Amino acid sequence: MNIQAVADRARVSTATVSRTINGSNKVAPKTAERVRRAIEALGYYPNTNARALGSGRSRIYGLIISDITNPFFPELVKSFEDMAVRNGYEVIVANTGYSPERTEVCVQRMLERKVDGVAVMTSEMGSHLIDRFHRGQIPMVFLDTGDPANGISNVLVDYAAGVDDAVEHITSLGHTRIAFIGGPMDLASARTRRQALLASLKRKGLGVNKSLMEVGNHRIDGGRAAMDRLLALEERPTAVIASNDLTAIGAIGALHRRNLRVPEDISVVGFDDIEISAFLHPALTTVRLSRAAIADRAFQALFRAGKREEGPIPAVEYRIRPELIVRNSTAPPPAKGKGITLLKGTGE
Amino acid sequence: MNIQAVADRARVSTATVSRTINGSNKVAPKTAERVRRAIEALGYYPNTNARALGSGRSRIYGLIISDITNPFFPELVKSFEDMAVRNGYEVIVANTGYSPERTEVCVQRMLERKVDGVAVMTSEMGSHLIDRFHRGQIPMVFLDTGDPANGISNVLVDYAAGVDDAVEHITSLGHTRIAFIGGPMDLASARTRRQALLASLKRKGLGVNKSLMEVGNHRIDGGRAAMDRLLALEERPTAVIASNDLTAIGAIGALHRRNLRVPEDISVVGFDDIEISAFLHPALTTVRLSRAAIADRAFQALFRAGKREEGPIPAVEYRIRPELIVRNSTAPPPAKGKGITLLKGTGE
DNA sequence: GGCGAGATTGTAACCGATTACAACCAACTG
DNA sequence: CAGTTGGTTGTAATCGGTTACAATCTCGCC
Repeated sequence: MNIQAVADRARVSTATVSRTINGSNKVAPKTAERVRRAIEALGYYPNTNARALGSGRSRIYGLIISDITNPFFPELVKSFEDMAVRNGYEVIVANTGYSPERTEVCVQRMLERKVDGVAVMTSEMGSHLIDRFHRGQIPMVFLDTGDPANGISNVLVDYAAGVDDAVEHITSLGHTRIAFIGGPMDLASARTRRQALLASLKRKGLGVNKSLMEVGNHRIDGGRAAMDRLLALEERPTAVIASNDLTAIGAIGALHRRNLRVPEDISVVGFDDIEISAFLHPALTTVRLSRAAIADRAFQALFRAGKREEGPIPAVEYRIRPELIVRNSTAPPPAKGKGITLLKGTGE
Repeated sequence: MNIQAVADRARVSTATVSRTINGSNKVAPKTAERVRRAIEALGYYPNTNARALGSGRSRIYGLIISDITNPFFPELVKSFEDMAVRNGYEVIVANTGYSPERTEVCVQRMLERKVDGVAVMTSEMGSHLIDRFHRGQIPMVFLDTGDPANGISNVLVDYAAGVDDAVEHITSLGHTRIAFIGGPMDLASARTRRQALLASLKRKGLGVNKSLMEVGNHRIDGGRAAMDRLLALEERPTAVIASNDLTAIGAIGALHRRNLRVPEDISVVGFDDIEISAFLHPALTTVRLSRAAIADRAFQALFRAGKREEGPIPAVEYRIRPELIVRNSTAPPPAKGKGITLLKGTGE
């Protein structure tokens, strides 16, 4: 079952069948109709390998993420794939596992499969790897680290605005001793979130207490350990802002383990709004970063780049505004002198 | 940069280059070495589209799942992809979204991309769709619903054994009023788990109380709602076994909301052991179903089928034994007449 | 009726590999 | 030394499309 069979049945050449399939306008409506009927009757569908070879376009996009088991990514992958399929594209997902060697493998996979574009939703991409895509004239879109001036589209998250919302929410509840549990410092997005928080605190006129600025690893255990360290301080914070939801979940776990209540004793704010956050006890107040929006912009960037006829790849920049979702993990701080200290030791 | 360039540089024909790349034994070691040096020097890598077209093998496997945002799947996808890449294969992941129409699209995508095999890790696959793979001589492996006699490999989960372990654990703690929150009844694996539980209870000589057999939806909210219904009963259960971890998490949420303690007042057991379960408060006692093991067997089934020279596709069956992981969500039931009833009404 | 423009269709080269088959070569045999 | 054999290499067809270019057809118009 190939294009020749269709051509024979429709009494046309393979060229006409090809043109019909690809929506070329150079086919007379009557002929096109005949071809379509032949396709229908034979149940024909084109061999994508042959198409890719002949046309030089694979209709495959690469999607590079760090780790699909990180709950930030599944929804992103799903949205991206959904858009791709609706537009006749396939997606190859590759996990870097946060490792440069694996990242290199990911890039190689993309090149071998001749992807028509690649969305890099992680920050492990070294410039020598970027060059390899550049050399292949492959459109790229990055998350936060793109550079339209260099031909790389960018989906820019306005962390500052999101963090500001969180700080505003917390301070308006009356908190002043605000701790932060950041992500691993070798992660670009973690550094950005941290910077945004420091800036926001300063803008609010709140001094930055270094001992309240903890470092986690963007996983539950890191949040838990960091919270433990914060609880060991002389003067504990009354509110904690975490760099992502998993960290916040870990922090809440540490608090529960010591029989501290959230939000009565300590308020906790997350970042990302992963699915489970809405269903925790207490439901997590967090800054939602819409993965669907990110996926949508990333896809659009690649899709548009692919439509150009000639010339350099058009690079665009999109900006995503996170959104504070207030749930039940935040409340005013406990009254001075009571609260935490009082409850200490009353546990089981 | 194509195979001809390599051939020229190594002073051989393209056929010899191809043979060298594909590890044919018909190449003299000295020649092969020369070819390899040429490949190295030019930084050549083959065009997979051309390879697929010429050889009829795409080196792509299809992986059909129901929904990547269901926390059961990411680890499975990751493990499968990892094995595939290590063996020179690429993976196309497709989500059915539990919908027959979308499933049809998934199948079509697989056929168009000429996958060398397809792992179907969901149960929405109708027999007319299976036939399409059969017609294309495409090896298949299913999760639980395969049929080696029909040429479809199967990864069979021994739910009965896993459920038995859970029931044994709970009864040995002294529980007799045991509730079950199952999955949606239109889901094959949910029905299987339910059947296994009923059988296990009977084997233990415990009567099956229909009002304790609840139905959830394998998501958090379903578990929560089902638990609410169980708590409204005259005689509440002292232990709950859930059909998956999300359901268990929902159940625990419902309990916490009423100020019931887990495990002091009610014990909860999950199923699957998704990553987050170990980090909850309390950490969830659950039956681990290793996604890595499932992915491994599924890959092996396809990989072996692909190695056959001639003849029918060899179908195999693998059996996976789940494993009880005891954490902190289970304990002996509260003393009779006290416990739950005592605590009722003391909430906030 | 003849001519040119524009629309439609066909011919065939091409994409970059794989692989059946033929050709060649060296070593071994009788 | 001719004939065989087995190992190595090359030639060229093939996979199934796409697409540049050529060919043809259809009108409108003078």
